[in-house]
Amino acid sequence: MNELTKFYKLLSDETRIRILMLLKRHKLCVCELCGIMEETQPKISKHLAKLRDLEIIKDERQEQYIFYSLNTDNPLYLLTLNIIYDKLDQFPILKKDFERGKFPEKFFISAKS
Amino acid sequence: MNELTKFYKLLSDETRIRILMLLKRHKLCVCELCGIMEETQPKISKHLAKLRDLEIIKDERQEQYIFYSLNTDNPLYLLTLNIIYDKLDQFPILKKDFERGKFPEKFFISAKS
DNA sequence: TCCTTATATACCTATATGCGTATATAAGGA
DNA sequence: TCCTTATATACGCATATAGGTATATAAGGA
Repeated sequence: MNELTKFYKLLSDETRIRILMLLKRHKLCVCELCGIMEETQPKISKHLAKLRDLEIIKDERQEQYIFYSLNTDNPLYLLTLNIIYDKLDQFPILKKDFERGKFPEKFFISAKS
Repeated sequence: MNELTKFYKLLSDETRIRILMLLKRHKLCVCELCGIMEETQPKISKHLAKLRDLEIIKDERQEQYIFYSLNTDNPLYLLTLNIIYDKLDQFPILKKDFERGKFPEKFFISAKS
């Protein structure tokens, strides 16, 4: 399977779309994503790994936290994500994600301690 | 699953990409596609069904033949297929498909009888 | 009507994929 | 060093998916 079909395969899952759309607005760490999306940590981690492996996103460790952001090096990926962003009405749950993601630091665990 | 993720799911298979790219150039019937692609009839039929069900392609019966063509009503589908068309180097097998598809009627069974 | 041809689809199998539970790994701090 | 925390990953399971063989269905013709 080549890169393009792999890319579309990754886009065929709603959870990953949600992740990508949230990362399009903010760089976020795993715990923030889990909090915003109300999903389990292993689930989010596994999806992030797939996205990172194809270099759609990139990671950056800061202490014990790993922040993820969109990789802006691939024009095709960016274009396609923009296309999806224009079709957000197809993902009602993303409305809630964005609301909860307005202040992502609320879900930043260390911020609570 | 919504339409967009369904669409990407369909694009994550090489056989279906090949079909779509061939249909981008010519309206073709099943036997022509099978001949051009050197694939089995049930395989091609099943892929065509999936594409038709999501209205990415449309069918048109002419006697005992069913011709398939791209559905041009959805701008997003068209745009995406154009994007793929610009990345054909990722699908070496398509080079052969296009060669064999230059004269699709060669694989039109009735033309041989 | 029956036979032939084009195509769709049923049925089955092997493989892929999403997700949960549990645990391993990496980093920080006492 | 040991404990805690953040995150990755192993393992297992249920479901989805691609593709092959066989057959059903639709259309044409004698």
